[in-house]
Amino acid sequence: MEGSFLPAPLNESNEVDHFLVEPKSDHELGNCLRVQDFSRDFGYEIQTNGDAEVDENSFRQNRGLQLGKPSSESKSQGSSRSDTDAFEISELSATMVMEAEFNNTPVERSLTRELFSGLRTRGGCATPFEGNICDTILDNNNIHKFNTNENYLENEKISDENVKGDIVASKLASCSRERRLRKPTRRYIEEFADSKSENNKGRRKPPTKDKYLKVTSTEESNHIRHKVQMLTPKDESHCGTSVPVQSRSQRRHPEKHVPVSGFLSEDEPSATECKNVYSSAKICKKYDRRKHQKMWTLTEVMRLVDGIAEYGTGRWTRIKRHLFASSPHRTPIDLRDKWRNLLKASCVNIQNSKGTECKQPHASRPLPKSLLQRVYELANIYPYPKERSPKPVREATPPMYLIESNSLSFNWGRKKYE
DNA sequence: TTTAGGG
DNA sequence: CCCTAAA
Repeated sequence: MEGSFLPAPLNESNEVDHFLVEPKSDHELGNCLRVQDFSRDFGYEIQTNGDAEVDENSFRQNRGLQLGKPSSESKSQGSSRSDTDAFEISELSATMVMEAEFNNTPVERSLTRELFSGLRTRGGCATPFEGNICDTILDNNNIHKFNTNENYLENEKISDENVKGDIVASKLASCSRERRLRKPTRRYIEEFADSKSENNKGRRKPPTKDKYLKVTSTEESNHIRHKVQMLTPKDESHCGTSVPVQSRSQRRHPEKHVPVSGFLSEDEPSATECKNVYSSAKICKKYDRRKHQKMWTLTEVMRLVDGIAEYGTGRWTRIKRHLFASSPHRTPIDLRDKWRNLLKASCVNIQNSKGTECKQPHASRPLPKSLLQRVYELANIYPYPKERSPKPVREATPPMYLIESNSLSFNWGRKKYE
């Protein structure tokens, strides 16, 4: 049988042929051949060793003796099988059997070569497309022919013309329309979804929540805002295939790297740095802000406080436009959240300064007292949540550092924060 | 579209 | 930082 092989037209054919001619190791056999695939689905009897992998010697014998000669006896001797198992055959074993079958005649050999070259040109060895092709070929009115009886050879010759056309045509055309017999792998699903979402990205309206990360440049009061567009789980859910959307609980708690000490030393990332970060973030579409959280620098906090002092609370977009135009990673919601945290921190400090022991809740990131004082004053001026009372009521007694630091005047100079 | 509020 | 409802 080995003598009937035609020399491979291409060097790369050896990759496939070596499986067919000389199995080199048990490992390869174990990877590409399962006994069940053979004996169940094609009626070939292949002896097995204990762990149900193909014994090499017996495989050689059986291949020489019995391949291409399916018999009902051997089938009956085979292990118990169910018909549904026929669709779980692995790609390589399927193609291997097919090549063994089709190598009976020169026409079939060339046909098989063609089929294999077609498969190879699709790239990777184990892509789902190959699986579809093999399944399709086997699933069409061809599979019965491998599986039956003495009429095998006659049927083979009779239907040879049709089969030849069917295989060549169906191997390329029908992989998309045939019913999917094997459950696609998770990775395939994700990659497919990614590519598809990439195709749809230009057509779909980006979600509003990430608009400040979009990379389009819009002019606005002489500022250029750099935005990065990201895909969201919502986007992926529209992709047609059943893409497993990462649940919120999974995204909820990414491992965040807690800074060891204080605010970041470098206050503002340069504009180019931001651009690089977020253009790369655009490239990798699953950019998760939670995994790349940006610590608030002291200057950012000061700027936020300045903005609130100027525009008041609840004008987050305005503050963002005017004071955070150069930091695209801060959305108005971020500003608001930060302000909420600042309020909390100032309240905590107030409570602590009332008590005997003044222990810093966030010792790693101590806020300057002057800053907390300003937050406190702003909280009184612009109570949050909104409801801007015309006359701020001061119900809480100011903490000690507020009392001794006298002036509640509004001319907070930046030098106060040093 | 922006903000508030809760998680 | 995210999500959602409401303005």
